[in-house]
Amino acid sequence: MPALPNQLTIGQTAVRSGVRTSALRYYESLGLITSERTAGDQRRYARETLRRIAVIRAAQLLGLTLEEIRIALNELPYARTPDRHDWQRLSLSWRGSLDQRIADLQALRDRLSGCIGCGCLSLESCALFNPADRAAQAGAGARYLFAEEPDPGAERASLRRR
Amino acid sequence: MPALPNQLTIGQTAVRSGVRTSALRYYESLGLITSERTAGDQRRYARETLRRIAVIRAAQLLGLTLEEIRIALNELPYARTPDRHDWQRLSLSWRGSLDQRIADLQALRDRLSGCIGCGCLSLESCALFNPADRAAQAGAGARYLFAEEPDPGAERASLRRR
DNA sequence: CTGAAACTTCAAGTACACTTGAAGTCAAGG
DNA sequence: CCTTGACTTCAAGTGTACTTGAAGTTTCAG
Repeated sequence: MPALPNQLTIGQTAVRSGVRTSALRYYESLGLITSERTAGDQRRYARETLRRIAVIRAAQLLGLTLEEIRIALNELPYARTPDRHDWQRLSLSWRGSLDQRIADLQALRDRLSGCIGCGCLSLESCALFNPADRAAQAGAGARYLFAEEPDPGAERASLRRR
Repeated sequence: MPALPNQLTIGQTAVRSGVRTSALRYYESLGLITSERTAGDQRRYARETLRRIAVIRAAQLLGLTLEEIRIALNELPYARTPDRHDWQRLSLSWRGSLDQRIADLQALRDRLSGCIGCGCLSLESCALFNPADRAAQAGAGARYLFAEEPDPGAERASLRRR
């Protein structure tokens, strides 16, 4: 067993990153990571790939899809090892969306708290069901719960990140 | 067109709830809502179903799966129209998990903020990669990113709600 | 050199939450 | 009564992120 030099097998990479080999192959098929091959066609990952995988998992926790992550990573300098400023830029942009998601959830919690107070969950008056108090004024009939507009298709786009 | 009495067609229900008819049929197939049928076998939803659908959508925003929601709704009093205390109990329990999710995200943001400060994203020292600073001390090799334990299968269970 | 563990590809399966399409039936205004 | 829009069922498809299995190959400690 080579003492984990610069080239890691997929199994070693899996153990050290906490990601299954099947997921690593999947990431590679999507272009999120790359590998070199041995004469026998087995993958060898560079040590740096561990950091890249960690970034991928972090970004997933932030709610990004693998495609979004791929795009973000592709914006990192090509052929140059990303430096601290590159990571900073990435982290900053991701923190923005994280802040947004937290704010969304807090707003949701506040509405829910209001409902606990009144115990109502009534369609007519409950703040949870009448998000911005705008629909309550505007609508002749339909309530669209939390959606801002009745556009089918965009309807699940707002808070879709868990 | 009957002036929206106590019985709503699936189309009327869809418009008023902001949920597609296909989704309503799907919910019904899962036992989340129920309907009566006309002589011609068309669905007729009780007005109350609108509130139930709103609760379902709210719960989805909280990150519950439809199965979890079904279970929660089934714990509501059977055959009796749920009163304000029933809703309160439900809301309270949901707020708990919402609080937890917000806390998780804030912790994640704090780690990310730390990384922005240091700009490192280094596997060796970065707080984002060494969640509790426990793995850093304990581990001989592997880092498990945010997972508390290397148990494959439970590995995506902690923060999986978006 | 050998045998077991680790690796390879590719197709198909899983889970969730729906949507779409086909083929046909029902309800109701004119 | 007729037409049109809304409804019916059921099977299959969508998208995301993987996992599993089959069948075969490579690597390396002993």
